[in-house]
Amino acid sequence: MIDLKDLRENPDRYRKGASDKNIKVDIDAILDLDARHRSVQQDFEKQRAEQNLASQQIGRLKDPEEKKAAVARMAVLKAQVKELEEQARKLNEELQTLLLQVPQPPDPDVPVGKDSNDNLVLYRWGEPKKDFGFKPRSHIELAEKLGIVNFEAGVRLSGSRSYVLMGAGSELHQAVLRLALDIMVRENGFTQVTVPVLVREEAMRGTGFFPAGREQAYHVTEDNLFLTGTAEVGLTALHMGQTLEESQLPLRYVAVSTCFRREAGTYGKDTAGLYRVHLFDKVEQVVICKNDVEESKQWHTRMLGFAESLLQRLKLPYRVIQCCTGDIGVKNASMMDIETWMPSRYDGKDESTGYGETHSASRLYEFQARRLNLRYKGSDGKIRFCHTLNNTVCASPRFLIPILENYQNADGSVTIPDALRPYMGGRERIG
RNA sequence: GGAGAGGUGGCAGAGUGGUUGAAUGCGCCGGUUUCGAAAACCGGUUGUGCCGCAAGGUACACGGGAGUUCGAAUCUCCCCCUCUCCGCCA
Repeated sequence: MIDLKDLRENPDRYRKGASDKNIKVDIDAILDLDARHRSVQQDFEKQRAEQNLASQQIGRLKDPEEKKAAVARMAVLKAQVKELEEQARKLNEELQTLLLQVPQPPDPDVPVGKDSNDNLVLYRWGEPKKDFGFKPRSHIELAEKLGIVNFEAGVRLSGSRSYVLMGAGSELHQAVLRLALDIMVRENGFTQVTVPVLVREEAMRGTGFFPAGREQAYHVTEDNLFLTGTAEVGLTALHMGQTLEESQLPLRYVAVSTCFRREAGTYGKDTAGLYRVHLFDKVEQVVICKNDVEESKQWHTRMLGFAESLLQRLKLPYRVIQCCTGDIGVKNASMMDIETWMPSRYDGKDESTGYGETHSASRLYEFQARRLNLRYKGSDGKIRFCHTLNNTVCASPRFLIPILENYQNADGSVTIPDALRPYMGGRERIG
């Protein structure tokens, strides 16, 4: 949700923001609707004030006849008020619906571009492994050979894009999630939270996943609840409707949760393997901080760094991408992705084909907080909306792809990265 | 799943149709007093939208929504939530 007042004062900012994001929104229609709404609202309030005054006077009348007459005189006014109120309500409803669709303008430092092809590589870490000295296998081949993923059983149980992690596969999955959590909690002072993954519509709308992405969520119609595609929902909406104290901020939360995604409209994309699946586990970090652009930017960088530290500890090559305006979605002011080296995706010519997205760091400023009515009382006594940010720490089993593929050996076995061994009983290799 | 009770300001807790956005107490802020503090006393203490340069005005909000009424915290209906008892259950 954007600030209507700001939209009134700087409509061009929102026109440009939407067009840069490649999203169609009729700003003029909103301005027009807003003007009409305010005009009707003023009429309504004037009449209602009159009505309120008259009602009070009636309350003081003692004589029954006088009272009866006064009540009779109210009939016309009452009808007018009702009519105006109804008009105002309708206009406001329309306005809110449109307002919900206005994207947050991208930050000035976000490059303008149409889609992910226009994203900018900011920097890279590690040397992408291209020459293994043998013909490297894909994670699918490795997983099947090692018996650590059973895709067939997954499909039998749950349909397409499903899998079952077996033995060391499941252990590795848990190990990397544990490492990710420990980095956040033990080293970076985040509070570990266990959040609901089944939430009300409010939480989905408040965090900005609805209405635009409604078709991506599983809907439990029996209870009218939704399965979340990320713990971002539970963590960010944790304090919705509340007014926090500035001294409580910044809140730093991390959660591991199962994530549910319908992946509607992706038929044929990444159909094989562990890359795009309906259900996975993810360690997610969320920061709720003061309404301060500079502080938000700092957190954004730091949160990116936390994720990088996991990759570095696992010695996995990656690159950091500044997403362009066309690729950051409705809610973000800025977004940076981390793409990790996945040898099986490399086409042998263009290095960039070998990187697959594993992390996505979002900076939202007030956008979610407005929808969530998430505020704080500043040390100056003023109440403001919080800023929110989030970033992946580790999403698995997608994250098993770079681990399996980068750490594979000629015989099809996989060496377990040092950093994960403590979480796997000291084991050094699979297979 | 069955039966019942209830949701009022930061908290506790009055209020069952008429100047009630809301008594009272606690808390909090400011002041008086004091060498200072405590106590006591006095004053203040919800949010949001709209209009206004401002002072201020106005509307709305007593879980949420709809309704009855000249007028609703108070009456009616729907929804949400909390609690108690019974049943079932990881």
